[in-house]
This record gives sequence, structure tokens and C-alpha cells, in this order.
Amino acid sequence: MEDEERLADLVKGGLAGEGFAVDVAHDGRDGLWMATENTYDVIVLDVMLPRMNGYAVCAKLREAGDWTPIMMLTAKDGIYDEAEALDNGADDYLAKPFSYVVLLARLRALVRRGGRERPVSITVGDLVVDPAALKCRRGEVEIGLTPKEFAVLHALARRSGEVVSKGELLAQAWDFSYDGDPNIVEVYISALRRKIDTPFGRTTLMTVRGAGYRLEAA
Amino acid sequence: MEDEERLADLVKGGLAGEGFAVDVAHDGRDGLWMATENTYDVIVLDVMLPRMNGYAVCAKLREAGDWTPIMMLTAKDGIYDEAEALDNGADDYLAKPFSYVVLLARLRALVRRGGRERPVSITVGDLVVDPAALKCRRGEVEIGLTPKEFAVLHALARRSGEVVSKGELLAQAWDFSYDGDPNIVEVYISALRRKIDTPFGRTTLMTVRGAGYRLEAA
DNA sequence: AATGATCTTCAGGTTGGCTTTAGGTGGCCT
DNA sequence: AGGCCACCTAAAGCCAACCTGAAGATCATT
Repeated sequence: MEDEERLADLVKGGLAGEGFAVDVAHDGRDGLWMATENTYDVIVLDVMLPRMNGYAVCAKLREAGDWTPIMMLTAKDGIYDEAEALDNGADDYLAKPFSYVVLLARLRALVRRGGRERPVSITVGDLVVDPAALKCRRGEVEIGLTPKEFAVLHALARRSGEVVSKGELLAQAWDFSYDGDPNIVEVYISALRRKIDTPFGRTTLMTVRGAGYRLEAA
Repeated sequence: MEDEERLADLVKGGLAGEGFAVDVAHDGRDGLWMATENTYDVIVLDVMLPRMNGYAVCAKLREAGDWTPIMMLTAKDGIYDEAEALDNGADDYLAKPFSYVVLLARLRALVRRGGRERPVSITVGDLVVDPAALKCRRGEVEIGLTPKEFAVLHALARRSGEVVSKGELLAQAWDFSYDGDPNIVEVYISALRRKIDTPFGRTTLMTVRGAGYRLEAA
């Protein structure tokens, strides 16, 4: 139990260092619920989980049409068990005990495979967003952002050029349990504009009425 | 050498059984050439290859913008070597000796992941409709559209060259429960023409009296 | 406990897209 | 030719979505 929490902390810390937001569930059922309610870059699943084991969670997700990359952590090391994990819909597995370095590398690979290329820092025109340092700059000018502002900007930057809906922003930058006024997104968009656009006489953060927001390079 | 050919045969046989076609190259340079000339679901790369090693082939492919899933086969098993393979652009690796069952399972997982389609933009002549960005352009000229206008254009573009009835447009671009004046479609067609045709001296958005509308490439 | 920073809520003001209206145009049939 | 009907389009009202400044709430730090 305390072992698993230490593991969760390790993973969480490492991924945070890579610029990702991490949610942790301590049993299978909670995990499944969180996974169905949110969109994640990658899911890490321990086979041995209270209330619902990893295989079952994995199967449920795939059944529901969710193809988020899944990394399965297993204590067994028999060959067929590994294959079983993969055939159950997992995208990779790691047998305990495993190295932290390998876990992170494999997760990076999974995430990379799961979608577009994701360089460590994201560049949108002359705006550079560095998730590792939680900093951003326009040209040579450093821009100070609060954590929340950064989370919103990051979500937009990761899909620069595309429209990101208010709901998606809420899901990615706020805790999944957040159920307050969606107007808060508008507040943060406003704040971001005041920091990344107005001082530079730019308008890269556009409103698409009725659809969401779009961060553009031009 | 005969070892490697037995391995290649194993993989080939197994994937054939899964319904995939397999090409085999026996050295790195041939492999790279085949990979650039064809489209594959997945690429299996041995690190130790004559004429050009696996890392190099992998790097070349990624450099060329080819993101076909790559499985790297390596004899080393040091922790950092594994991470190196992945960070080099491979999507998974397997250390020799490995089980045939595991290899097949991992390849299945890779193929399943790799098959994911990303949002496509639709091209009708020199008109490009990008659903992800909710934008469109004719040639190099950006055209600003409202969400509703975009929805109508999108519905027409998806079936370019065909006649789309007013009823179909209503069903696709408006809420299912919409029961207002069907004349609204005409209003939007008019607005679209003013944006995508008139400024360019074109008439690609045609009325088919009594039947509907058609978006043409010419 | 106090301070400052950040997060969230609130409310008034503004905008811009959606829809309706109504008059105009042009094809098609008798 | 005349009339009917489908379609076109400019204009205007309405309303939801959005913006933003400010105040209240929460959190971290000293």
C-alpha cells in the first residue's frame, strides 16, 4: 500500500517534470471512472488494484471505445501473462521490479505514439511554452504565468491551430471534479491575452464563438 | 545470419496469420529504402543490421517525417540502452532473447495504435476545409467563417460533387430538434457564396433547383 | 497571525452570430 | 404572356456567448 503510493508519487513527479498533469486513483473503480470522464495522454495501470483489477479496467475501457494508450504494471513475469496483458488491450507492460528510467522512457514512447509529436517545449510562432520549466516567453521576453494560466496555455499550445472547446480546457486544466462556473475559462483567457498578446500588439489567442478558443502562430 | 532468417520467417508467418502482408529486408539500407518507398503498418528493426544499424535507420525515417510505428529488436539489455532505443524514435523495443508470443502480441498492440487516424482536412479544388481548426481557405487566402457557416460548408464538402438536399443540410448543421424556417439554409448558402465564391470570381456552390446544393471542384 | 499571490465568483456591459422577415429575381409550366 | 413557385439576399431584432473589472475565498509563506 505505502509501496504503491510511493510508486504513484514517483510517476507523478516524473511526468510533472515532463510537463504533464497527473491524476492518481488508488483503486480500479475510481480509475475507470476518471478515465471515462476525462481525456488523458496515457494511462498507467497496476494489475493488482483494489476493487477492480487492471485487466478488467483495461478491458472495460477498450469495450467503451476508449483507446488511450495504456501501460500495464505487472508483478508476474511469465511469458503468457505478458502477452495476455497486451491482448487485453494494453499498449505496453512492465514487469516489477522495473527501473524508473525505463518506465519514463516507455511512457514517453507511448505518448509520442499516441498522437502528434510532442517536443519538450512547444513553439507557436514566436511563443515558446516550456512545460518542464512551467515558463513561457514571446521572442526573448520572459512571461510570468500562474500555474493555472500556464495549464490553460499549455492545453491550447498542444493543439495550436485547432479549436479547443471550453469543456476540453476545463477538463485539462482543472481537476476533473471541478464543477464550478465555466466562466472561469473566460477569466483565464482574458488574463492570458493580457500577458501574451496585448503587450506585444498581437492577437494570437482567438475566440471562436460557440466553439472554443484557438491559439495561432500568425 | 541463419538465425536472423529464421526469425524473419517466424515474424512473417505469424503476421501473415494475423492477416498482414510482410516484406523482409536483410540489411539496413534496403530496409530504409523499402520503408520510404512503401507504406507499412509497422516496421520491425534489428539493431544489428549489415550496412546500416537499426538506430540509424530509425533516425533517418523519423527525420524524413515517417512516423510508422517501429519495433526495435536489441541484444543489449542494459537499462539505459533500452531508454535510448525509445528516445531514438522507436515506439517499442524487445531484448533478445524474446518469446515469439510476446513479439506478436506487442506488434499487434503497435499496429492497433498506429492505425489511428488524425482529423483530416477536406480539399475541394483549391478550397481547403479544416474541421479541427474550424477554418477554411481558398488557395492561400484564409476565409473567416462562423460556426454555422462552417457546419454547412463542411456538410457540402464531405460530399463534394454530389447534390445535398436542404433537408440533409438542416439535419447535419442544425440541432436535431430544429423546426424553424427552412429558408435559413438559403440564408447560409448565400452567406457562404459571398465568402468562398464571389471574392474569387468563382461559382463552385451551385443550386440544383428542387433538389438541393452541390459544391464543385471546378 | 499576517501578508501576498492565486483562484473563483459575480455582475454589468458588449458583441456578434442566429434567425426571421420581406421584397426581389428568375426559372418553369400552362 | 402570365403566374406560380423556388430561391436569393439585405436588413434588423434578439439573445446567448463572451469580456472584464472587482470583490470575496483560498492557499502558501513568513
